[in-house]
Amino acid sequence: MTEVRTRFAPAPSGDLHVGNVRTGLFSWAVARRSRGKFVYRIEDTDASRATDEAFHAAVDVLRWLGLDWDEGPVVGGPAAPYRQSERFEVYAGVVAQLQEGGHAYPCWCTPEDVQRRKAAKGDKTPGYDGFCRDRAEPGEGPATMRFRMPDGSTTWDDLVRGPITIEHKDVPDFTIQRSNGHPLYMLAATVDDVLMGMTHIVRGEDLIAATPRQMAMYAAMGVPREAFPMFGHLPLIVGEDGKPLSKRNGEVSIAWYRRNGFLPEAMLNYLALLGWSLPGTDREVFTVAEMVAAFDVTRVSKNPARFDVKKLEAINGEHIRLLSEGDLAARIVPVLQDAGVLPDEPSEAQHELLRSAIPLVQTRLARLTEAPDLLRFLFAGEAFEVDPAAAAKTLLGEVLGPLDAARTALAEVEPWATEGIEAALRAALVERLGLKPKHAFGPLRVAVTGRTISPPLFESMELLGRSVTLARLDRARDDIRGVVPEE
RNA sequence: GCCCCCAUCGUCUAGAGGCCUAGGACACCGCCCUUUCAAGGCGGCGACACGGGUUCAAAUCCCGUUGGGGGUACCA
Repeated sequence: MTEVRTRFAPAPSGDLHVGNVRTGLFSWAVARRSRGKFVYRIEDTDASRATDEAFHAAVDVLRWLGLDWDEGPVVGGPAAPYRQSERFEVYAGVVAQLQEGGHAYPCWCTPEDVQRRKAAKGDKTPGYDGFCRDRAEPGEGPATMRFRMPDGSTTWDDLVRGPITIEHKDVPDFTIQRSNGHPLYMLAATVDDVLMGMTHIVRGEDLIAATPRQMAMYAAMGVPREAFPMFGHLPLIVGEDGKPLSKRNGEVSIAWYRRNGFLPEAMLNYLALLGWSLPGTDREVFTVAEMVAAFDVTRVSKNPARFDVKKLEAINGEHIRLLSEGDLAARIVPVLQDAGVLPDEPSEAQHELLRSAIPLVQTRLARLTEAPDLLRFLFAGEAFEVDPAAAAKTLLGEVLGPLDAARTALAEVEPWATEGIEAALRAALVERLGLKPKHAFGPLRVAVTGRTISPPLFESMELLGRSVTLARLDRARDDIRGVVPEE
């Protein structure tokens, strides 16, 4: 049994998007499942679209996700280089061989020439008309190179779709090299898949039509049929409106999800769910290791999958709850720093405080970026401010009494801990003043945390400490007096 | 136009001829828990696109229709 080798070969233009990465994940899982090799290749033959920033951003995103490659940029490998822009001589060599073997021919037609000829004949079919196919005299100027598509048909057993047959009469001769000598996708990808020993090609269904061309090229390059790679064409990912996912109908950039509080394990989990599910169970939340252990590309759904951010958020929340407290704290630190809640170098006390607060927020987060609003009050210190809207709603004259009662009760609590705080406040406000818990604690929550929505009140007070808690109650009282003149 | 692919709740899916009165999850709606918000628990709503076959039996197999999608570049 030969070693399984798969690849991920995106074009480095713009951010890596959801569709790319789902394809990469499935391809990676095929390799990892069978302890094979995963190759990362950069398809940057179109210099006008490839950028260096995009390349580095893609490397960064793949690392964040943990989709590691055995061969490719940065790590190198036996088939290096792995950037197609650095392999142009290789492709040129293959083109020369192809031409020598009669599988490719120079073509001087421009797309406009072809169109004009076809229009003149009333031919509405697309594609090349074969004008230069058997041309004896060379034309003027630089020529492109075209692949001579043989007669017949191509059939393959697609890993996800089963048998597919395409008649070659529907596949016109296609360009493999530009007139400036640069290779085109069809050539570069095919040559590299051969040279890099790919055994399984997992890609989007938009490439189904490319398969007969690539297989014809394999044959022309002398690869025996039994050595052709297996092909698996994944369904597309579509947006809210059922149209192909793009910036218009959803957020497509993986980097965006990273910046907006999504966990890499949740991204991978959700992306896996788009067309695949753990066999033999209803469980939808799983680790990437579990996915790899069970992954079988032939079980992938054939239907296009709609990208649903709501579901992604739900999965993200599940993974946040699965994290250890220490792990969650570590991941929240940079988010709090970005939000200005924590300084660049938090003190030991701040780290300690954050760790203690984790249990209070772990079930309340769907995205890490929700943490700052929930935790700001703990780290605000002198800069603490009450949300004006919350104050206007709850900190009214009628709560002056309860605020004072709470202050008096809290001053006596010993030790300063959740249970004692709760008991004292219930006794003072609910029992003695007859307030409903909701009305008793609402104003305290706003006074102490600054918001109407917060982590549990008594625990929050404990973390804040007695003096800060009392100071905030005093401050709320003063603020109310400021706007409610005394009689 | 031509070629190819696809078709189960609003969405993602389970389903490999009888286990299906079609299961789960997200979303939505109730109720419970409850100091807010979550989390959690319980319940509800909700689908085999349509028409023909094949078979004792079809969501599952075949054909057609309809509806989606993809391809048809000197992009990838």
